Amino acid sequence: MNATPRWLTTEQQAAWDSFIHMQEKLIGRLSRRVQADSGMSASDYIVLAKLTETGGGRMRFMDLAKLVEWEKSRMSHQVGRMTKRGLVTKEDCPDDGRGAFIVATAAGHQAIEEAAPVHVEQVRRLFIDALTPEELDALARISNRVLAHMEKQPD
Amino acid sequence: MNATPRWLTTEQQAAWDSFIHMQEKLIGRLSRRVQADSGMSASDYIVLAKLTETGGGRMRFMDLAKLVEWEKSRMSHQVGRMTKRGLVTKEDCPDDGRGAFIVATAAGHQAIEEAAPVHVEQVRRLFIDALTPEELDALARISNRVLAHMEKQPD
DNA sequence: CGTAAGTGATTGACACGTCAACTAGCTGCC
DNA sequence: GGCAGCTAGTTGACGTGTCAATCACTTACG
Repeated sequence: MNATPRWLTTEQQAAWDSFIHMQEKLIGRLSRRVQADSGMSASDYIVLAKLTETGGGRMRFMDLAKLVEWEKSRMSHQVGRMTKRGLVTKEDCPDDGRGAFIVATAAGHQAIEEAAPVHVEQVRRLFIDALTPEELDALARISNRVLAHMEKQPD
Repeated sequence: MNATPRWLTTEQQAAWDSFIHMQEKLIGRLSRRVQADSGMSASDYIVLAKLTETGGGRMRFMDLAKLVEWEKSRMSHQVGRMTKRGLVTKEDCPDDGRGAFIVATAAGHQAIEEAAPVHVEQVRRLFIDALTPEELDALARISNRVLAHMEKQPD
């Protein structure tokens, strides 16, 4: 009858704290950098990256939302803002009266092409370069393990 | 004259993607859970946790901000909202006319005491339980390595 | 003493994310 | 055909984070 302990062990707690701390600092620095270097938000970056990479600059709204695993509402607001900034436009879908294509503008293409190498460089500098190939591999395995585990867990 | 390559290798890219994906899903699920279980936001939780843990429920504004590594502006907004919700109050600091103490109310103490075990349980369920002790240890080392590396890097 | 510089904290404007409610077009089925 | 229910996408309200400006107080130093 061993009940689950109420708290984490010292080691577990320390590991959790380190992970959270690292992840916050890393994401924070990267997104501030993208913003400063390219004038785009991190969200703009992801959307444009996936849109051009996967759809060649033109994708159905929902396909894009599923691709980046965002709620449709989030995507809708985001696309609205990006439209204002001139990065994308919307086009009606002839096959489905409800549907829409989201299309990268020339400015959008240019923005992502300029931003991508700079961003990659920051990922390398702050993250990849911190680790040996073995460590990087270990982290990838661990990440995938956590992901797989989460998928089995309810909610 | 080996220039830094413009892109990441397949393995590096895959590791980065896994890490980002895992981290987003994990943080997302945890914060939705805290919100649903306790009615507090993830930010409320952290603030109350640190405030009670470290300061016994009473801390100087800036000390708290430094502890959680937040900008003072963010903390100010957050404390304002938490005051509205009745979780904390502000008290003037007699030693320094500019300063303020932020103090957990009875409701704040109760909220964090109820939320903490539930939150820990989710961390365990979604994260700790996914990994062997060795993997957890490896992740902690890797996190600390990335943190240490980032501190040496400018900006 | 007095004032310039620094520190503690607030504020306002704006970008972003979430949730729930809503509109509009499509699909299945009688 | 017609309507029930599903899917695509929008909207508005609200909570949150960031940045820059501001205010009030304290400290250093001449």
